[in-house]
Amino acid sequence: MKRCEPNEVARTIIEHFPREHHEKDPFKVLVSTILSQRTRDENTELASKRLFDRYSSPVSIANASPEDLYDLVKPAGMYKQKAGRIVAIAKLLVERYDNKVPMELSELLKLPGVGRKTANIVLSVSFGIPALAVDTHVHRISNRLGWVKTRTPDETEHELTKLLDEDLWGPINGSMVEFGRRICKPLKPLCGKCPVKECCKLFLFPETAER
DNA sequence: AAAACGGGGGC
DNA sequence: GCCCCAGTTTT
Repeated sequence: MKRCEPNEVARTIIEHFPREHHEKDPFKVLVSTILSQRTRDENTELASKRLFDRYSSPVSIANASPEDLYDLVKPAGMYKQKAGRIVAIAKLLVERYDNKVPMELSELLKLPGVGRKTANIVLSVSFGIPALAVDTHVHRISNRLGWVKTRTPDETEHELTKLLDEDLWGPINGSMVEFGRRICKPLKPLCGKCPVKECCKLFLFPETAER
């Protein structure tokens, strides 16, 4: 790596930690993303699989009650909340959105349980629209690298849209999660294995760097 | 700004 | 046993 320009560092991270989404169906992406909120992916994959095996369309979930979903989504945690929101979303899609997940951020945000992170994941994964999903990983790593000095994910999102090329917004989402889970961990980051450590403020200046 | 929701896995 | 996890909503 010749320079430590953010776009170049981001491309290196994306190359080392690819994360392709095989599932692109908007409804399934939306539901599985809600299930994965504050929960590791490994725990939610089985829940998503079993849920879609039993209820494959918005209509079928709209006709169910939250209690019907409890046992299916329980491994994802916060299951009462998530089951209630998934059923409520399905009903909304059927009643007001012609049975389809909307493609506009403003409309997605009206759905219960859908905030900026979830909405932007759906936009980028299902619709191919450039969108940054700034979760705890993206927030933490961006600050460690020295790309931003922010205190909230929303601030980080605003800064990153100015810092990173649009074509990186989608790919960086998943790659940062993988990178953050395997190397740039919250507590004890494995800086020795990090492919971009020579561009990282935390590695170069551990005393002064932000957490 | 803080609490609440929550089962599963790492250490 | 304790802490964290592709957050969001409510108090």
